[in-house]
Amino acid sequence: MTIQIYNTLTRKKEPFIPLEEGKVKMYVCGPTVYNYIHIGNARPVIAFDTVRRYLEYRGYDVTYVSNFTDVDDKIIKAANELGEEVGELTDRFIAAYFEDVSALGCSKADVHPRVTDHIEDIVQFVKVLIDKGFAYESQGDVYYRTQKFEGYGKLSHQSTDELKVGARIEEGIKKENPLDFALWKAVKVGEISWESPWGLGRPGWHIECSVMAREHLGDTIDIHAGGQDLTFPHHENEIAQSEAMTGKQFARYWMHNGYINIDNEKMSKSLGNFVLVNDIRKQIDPKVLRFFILSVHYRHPVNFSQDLVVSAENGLARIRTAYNNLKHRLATSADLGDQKDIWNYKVNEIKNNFELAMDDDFNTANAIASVFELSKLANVYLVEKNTQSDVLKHFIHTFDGLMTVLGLPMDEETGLLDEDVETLIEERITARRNKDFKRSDEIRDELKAQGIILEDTAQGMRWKRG
RNA sequence: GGCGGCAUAGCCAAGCGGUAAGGCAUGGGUCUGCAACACCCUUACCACCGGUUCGAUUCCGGUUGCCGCCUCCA
Repeated sequence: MTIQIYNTLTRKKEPFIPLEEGKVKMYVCGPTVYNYIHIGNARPVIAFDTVRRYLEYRGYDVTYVSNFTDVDDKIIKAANELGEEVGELTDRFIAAYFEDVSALGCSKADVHPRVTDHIEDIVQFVKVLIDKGFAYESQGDVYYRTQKFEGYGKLSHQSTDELKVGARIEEGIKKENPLDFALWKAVKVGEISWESPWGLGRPGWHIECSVMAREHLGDTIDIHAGGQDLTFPHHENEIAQSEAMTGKQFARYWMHNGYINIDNEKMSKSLGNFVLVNDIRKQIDPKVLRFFILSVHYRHPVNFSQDLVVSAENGLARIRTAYNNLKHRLATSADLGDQKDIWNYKVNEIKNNFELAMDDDFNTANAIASVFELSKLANVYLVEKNTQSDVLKHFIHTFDGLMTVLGLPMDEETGLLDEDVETLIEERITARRNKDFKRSDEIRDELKAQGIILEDTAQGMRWKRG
């Protein structure tokens, strides 16, 4: 079955057919780097990292580009307030971004272009738009002439008349039409700026993505993604710019993720109700956060609260425990060569359901349900007295594959125990053998206080950190 | 005002024409020296009112409530 993607452009799920067979060009709008990212910013990074992983799992060669907006009003303001150079500030938060996002299990993009590295390309692009009549200079600014672009509004499904009602009117004097937006902004006193045919200035916000997407992926890209709030005006404007430039379709599939809410309200930097990834990941296992976010379909809102995260934590622990129990059992199992087909068949069936879920517009909620079913099946299998190494390995291999798609690779309980802990464990084993349960329980409690949980199983004792 | 989304068990969340996946939590049982892990059992008049249909949680119309975009924003 082909992958179905909900395309904002058509408001329908469509079969995913990349422009070039086997290859996917993907562009995801990245952050404006003037602060640490909050978990709302992290959602698209996680969601589309997962999309990318699944496409790769399905054999596609994905080229993934995600930009940094490293010059803009908010950055300039923040730099001024902190008495820092714009470049220093953005370097700092880009580094922080990579740390945060990698903790959340997101791979780096193939390219992370920065606006300030593309000023010359942007100037050239704007020049052409002016030449083509799609843009005009006005008092050192350059604006996009939205009236001239026939498809304006096609992504947000609004007619220009409807949009006009809500359009902001300040700066209206400089614009021919309130819907027009800035491609180039004339410098204000003390601001960072670059030379251009229209004098000193800097790029507008929307132009960067058109330019960098084209620069790194070409005229037409397969998937363009970002948060729901970017649909209008940002993505709408990108389409206007790029398609006016090339005369070709800019992006074939537009994907937009839903928000993360706090108390049922959008989390945003401007509302001030945000939770920084940098803070929260020190309190909560970042993988739990990822798991939590993926437990809801990417287009639906996620409500964030401590209770819900705890519930996600318990859920993920169930999966991890099942996996670790499989590994533990492997040590005492051999290949018996019988009955394995039934179990392998069931495992494959679950894997298949996982793929069907992901095929259906990356339904990670259902995909995770499949992983829970796999955990259940594994646990049921582990109840059997005689387990076979082949079956266990098939379970483990399947877990590894599916969890890698979700960006939640299973890590084993590794690391060695301290010598004195080892000694205590030895002592406990002897105590239990002698039915000295008092001493045995003492040791178990003592180690538990140190964060080491001992479990006695039919296949011997095992420990885990908890 | 325009465009759009959502309303499913105590909580979270899939499903979207054939009387409801999964998870968390709760209660009861089994396993265990006791635990832990695990297993079994247990819980839904799918917001409301109409309509279409043999049949609707699922489609259509309406009502109510919540949320978002239209302004920087993931």
